[in-house]
Amino acid sequence: MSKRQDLGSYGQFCPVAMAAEVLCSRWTLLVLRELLCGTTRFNDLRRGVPLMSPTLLSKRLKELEKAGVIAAVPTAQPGVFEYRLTEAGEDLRPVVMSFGSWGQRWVESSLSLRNLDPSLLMWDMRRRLDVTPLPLRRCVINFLFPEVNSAKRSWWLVVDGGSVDLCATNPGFDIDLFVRSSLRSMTAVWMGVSTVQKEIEARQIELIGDKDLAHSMQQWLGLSLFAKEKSRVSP
Amino acid sequence: MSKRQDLGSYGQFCPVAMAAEVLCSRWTLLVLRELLCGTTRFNDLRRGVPLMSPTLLSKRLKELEKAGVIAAVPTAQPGVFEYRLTEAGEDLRPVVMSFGSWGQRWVESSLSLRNLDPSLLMWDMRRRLDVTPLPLRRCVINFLFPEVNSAKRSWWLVVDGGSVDLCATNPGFDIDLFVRSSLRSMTAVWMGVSTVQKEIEARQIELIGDKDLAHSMQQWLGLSLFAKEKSRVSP
DNA sequence: CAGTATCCGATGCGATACTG
DNA sequence: CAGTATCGCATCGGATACTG
Repeated sequence: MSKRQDLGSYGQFCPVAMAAEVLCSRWTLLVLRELLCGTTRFNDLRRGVPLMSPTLLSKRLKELEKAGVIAAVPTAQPGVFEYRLTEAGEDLRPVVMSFGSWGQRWVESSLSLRNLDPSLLMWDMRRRLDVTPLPLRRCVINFLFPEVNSAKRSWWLVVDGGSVDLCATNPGFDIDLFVRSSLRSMTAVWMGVSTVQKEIEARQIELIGDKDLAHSMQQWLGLSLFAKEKSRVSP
Repeated sequence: MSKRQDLGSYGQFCPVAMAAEVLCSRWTLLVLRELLCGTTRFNDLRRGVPLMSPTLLSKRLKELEKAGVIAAVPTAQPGVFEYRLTEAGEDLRPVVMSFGSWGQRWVESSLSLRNLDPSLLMWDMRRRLDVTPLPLRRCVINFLFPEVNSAKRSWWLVVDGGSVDLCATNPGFDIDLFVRSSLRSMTAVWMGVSTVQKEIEARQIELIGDKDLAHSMQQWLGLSLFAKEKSRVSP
């Protein structure tokens, strides 16, 4: 009805309805999650929502811009933008967090763990990795998921001077720590439904290399934002 | 992919994604808003989402049941149910509240006020009316929206012994207070973006009848759950 | 009243290819 | 790399009618 993306198809003045018009379309909340994590570039956003088509992402970004949630700021290259949250967008953090907290509390982890994806996991881990327990020198950690097909089987996290890089091809540095794990176990640890220790004991994770790095893994592995939220699903 | 309503179409283990699968379909959040306000019966739910088809409401209720958010408990009449939130459903309150709070803060009220609906407004007012400032005897308040077509122009709130009834046809009681208002002004007051006093001064609301009732209107009118949230939209 | 069945149309969205 | 253009299906959801 209204010009701005039909901000009235529910026909209700209730602010819940108005917010739902903006936020409750497919993929939108996940794009916002990525933006709230600090991602600003189109193809970086895509890494966070790999199953979303670029066409649809482009469309959603325009919608969010129209809704006043993000601003597309031009870069040096013409036609290329950085997508930044406006104040209204930044204020969506509690909304997205409430979704995640609820999901962590009430969706069975066995269901979540059906959606394994090494790229997503590594991309998340890169973002949340905590460098404080790590030595100041460059550290290279290699993750190997034996059951995954070759292209996504092996990953390298290169931590250097506080910055973290993720590589899907061998960067050639010496490896400080080898992590060999089932994808499911590593994801479970990341989500906070298991721990490094437990998975090592269950022989699902194997660490080879620097002892200190190995012992502090539960620390430097930052874990998901929602890892501390306890499941409330009755078993 | 999974049997339970394809709880994996985003292909992500992230709890935000899992929650979005359950919650981010059309009308779902508004149905939940109604349930959280205490509504349990099919046709009462419909009053809260009048533009939603009964077929779709039925479908959504089944989905929510499958997701473990509500339970359909049989009533005395066979085939008739009460829809009650489970613990997981009750725990969605912060999610819905965060939507409403954000909407109230960031959606221009001029946009919300394009979606005027006297039935929705009165249905909401009935629910939130605060009986404590009212006398113990029966009180009948008549609302008149002159510009609205006849069927939805006149409404009666009958407050008696702590219970509030809403009638769209004259119940026949003596009227204690007549409220004559533009629908827009009454809605604006309800939403907290104006006040009874202001609208009276602007000659948009006119009160005739019991002086005490008239003076305490801003009190007994409960206002929307989000009325206290201040708009942050730059003017 | 409390829903269900059926139909059908719009459009949301996915797939693919293409451009600067 | 950073998106846009086009196509076409599938499904979502709206309208209407119907049942116990």
